[in-house]
Amino acid sequence: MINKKKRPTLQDVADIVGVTKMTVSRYLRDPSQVSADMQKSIAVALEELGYIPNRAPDLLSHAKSHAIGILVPSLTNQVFSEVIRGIESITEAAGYQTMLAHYGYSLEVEEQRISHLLSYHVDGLILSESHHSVRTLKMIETAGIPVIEMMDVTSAAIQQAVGFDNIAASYCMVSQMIQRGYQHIVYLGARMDVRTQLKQQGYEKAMREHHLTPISVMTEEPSSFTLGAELLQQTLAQHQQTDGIFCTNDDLAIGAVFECQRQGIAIPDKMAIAGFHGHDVGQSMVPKLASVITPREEIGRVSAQQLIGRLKGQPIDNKIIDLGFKIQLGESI
Amino acid sequence: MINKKKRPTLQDVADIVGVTKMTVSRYLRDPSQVSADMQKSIAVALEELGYIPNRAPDLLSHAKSHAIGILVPSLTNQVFSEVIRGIESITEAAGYQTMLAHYGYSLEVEEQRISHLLSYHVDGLILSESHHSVRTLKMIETAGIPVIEMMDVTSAAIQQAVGFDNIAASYCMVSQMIQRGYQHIVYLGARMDVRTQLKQQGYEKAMREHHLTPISVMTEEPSSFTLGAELLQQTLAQHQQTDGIFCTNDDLAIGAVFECQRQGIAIPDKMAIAGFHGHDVGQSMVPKLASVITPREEIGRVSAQQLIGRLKGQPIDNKIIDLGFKIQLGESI
DNA sequence: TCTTAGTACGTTACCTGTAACATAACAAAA
DNA sequence: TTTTGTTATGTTACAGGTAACGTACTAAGA
Repeated sequence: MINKKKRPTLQDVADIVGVTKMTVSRYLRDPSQVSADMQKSIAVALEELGYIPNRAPDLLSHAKSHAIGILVPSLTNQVFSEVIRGIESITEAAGYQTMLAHYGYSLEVEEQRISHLLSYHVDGLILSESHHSVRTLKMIETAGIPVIEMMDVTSAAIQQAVGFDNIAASYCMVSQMIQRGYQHIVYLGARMDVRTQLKQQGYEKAMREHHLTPISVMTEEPSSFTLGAELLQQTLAQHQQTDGIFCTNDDLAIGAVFECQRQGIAIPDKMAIAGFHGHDVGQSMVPKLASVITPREEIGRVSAQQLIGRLKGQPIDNKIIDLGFKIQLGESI
Repeated sequence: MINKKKRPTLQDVADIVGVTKMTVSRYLRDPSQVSADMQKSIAVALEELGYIPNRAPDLLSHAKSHAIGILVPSLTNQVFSEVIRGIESITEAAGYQTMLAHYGYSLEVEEQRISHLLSYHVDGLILSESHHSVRTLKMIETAGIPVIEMMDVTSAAIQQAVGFDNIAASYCMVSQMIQRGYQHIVYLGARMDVRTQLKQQGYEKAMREHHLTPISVMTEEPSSFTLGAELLQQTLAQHQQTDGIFCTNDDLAIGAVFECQRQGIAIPDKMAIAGFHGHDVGQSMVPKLASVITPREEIGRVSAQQLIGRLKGQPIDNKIIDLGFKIQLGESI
């Protein structure tokens, strides 16, 4: 089953054709560099042997890898699938390979993943977090490659940040809810990462400015629809007056909507519910979910554009790039 | 901003400590191989320089990379996030790195991604498809590494397949719907990949066995909740009698449920709706979605276990591993 | 005192593709 | 004819960590 003889090298291909490996190497990098006859002979030999390119010598000789590393906290979180789509729409066109890794919201795992990506000599890195371990920062420094941090623009960037203002976004949405007359709005949060906390800050700011008491119901568990339902139950048990829910993401919000439907709580008459990011589910459901619409794919695109620009030698024109957000009120407020 | 001096090598570290790079190399592979004093000196120097490991020489010398490649068609599709979680729960514990790539359901992109992964000398590959390009098959052959194909077990495997029977699963679910008295069941499919077609086969088999006419409403567009709503509209316009919908996945099914809610069509009295995979959204929504529950995380776990077992020299005990499925009727049938 | 064993470290060779340079053959221009 | 340019290919050196082997030194045993 498994082929014991080692994989063919350029020399093997060259031997078949009867030239030196240099000629084959040239063909692989740009076929027009060898004569037309030679092109045919080499193509045949490559096909025959099933030659697989070998990146190792490139890496040894400090060549550009034409690969960039992407780090996201989670693949389950739909947000990052869309960010990745944005990134790859640009890298693909520019001829860059992407190396994708995820770290489950853990700084130590992030550090390990970054070490792994750097050991393969990626030309640049796109991170999703604005907070990193000391060793991570040190490695990024010695790697000497361009790095972009996505998602949030409220913290200081290592080199460059692309995203939106999580605090302002939450503040805006909660303010809108208050203006619509809701008084007892509770914040639901899961998996306490940096952005969950930033959103909480925006929420509390809006509540305090209107002399309302902020109440947060949080858990360390990873976010899910089911969890949204559970957190709503918990909230209603502890805070009977609750007439509004602002969630750290759409999953929790939708789970809360479902729970209201089960309990016969009218939305938005008896309960307002708002989510974050504006995913397809929420926008297609009944009632249409209120949500902060964030430019996820654009964040990916702009990040990739900036990184590739810098790889081509352009200077950093804008250290912090804020792509904004929109408030979608839907039918759940 | 960007560090122009090249990244430190083992030699640089060795120079600081005043030993040869071999000593540092030994320390990195197993600190106990050098004296206690030396351990301290080397640790300090490594930290000071921010040394980043370099995989290139390993790759050159045919060493095991301790990395395995994972190929999934899509990251947007929740199914594969869960499969990946299953894989990594095993690889993590076994000390293997994973290199993740996706190919948007395109055979050519898959080929390119596999070439890229193989060029980094991954020790094994986990694929999600049972159908590949000729060059893909050739490369896998010459790479001489263990390969596992996930998800479906109805086609012939290159080496080994782990999954369930898509045709049987669809057949079961549709048969149940028919038994419950639904007669005019339509199949909704998006993004025509292999599995969409297998499910259609199962659907048609069940319909024909009960002397009912199979009707499929399909599109090349990628699946989404909104698309589910659109396809339902289209179905109702073309086939007024429709009293049941069987969808290739939960997203479409949920979109269809939402559309029924908007149009005031009672579920399950006037319309039965069933999805595929049993995701959290569907299970937490009102009404609870009927769905084929598939062992997604288990598929990942078993695939990784088999692969790592083979990397350790174990023979293939079972070429086809069928992990089965369950029918969840929920409240939408 | 002389082995012997063990420890700690050094030396050498190797893995494979490519940049940089060299060369050969021929064509075109002077 | 000579020079110059062009094209197609060959030659050499190099990248960095590690296996395999070699060596120097120390300590214990005879």
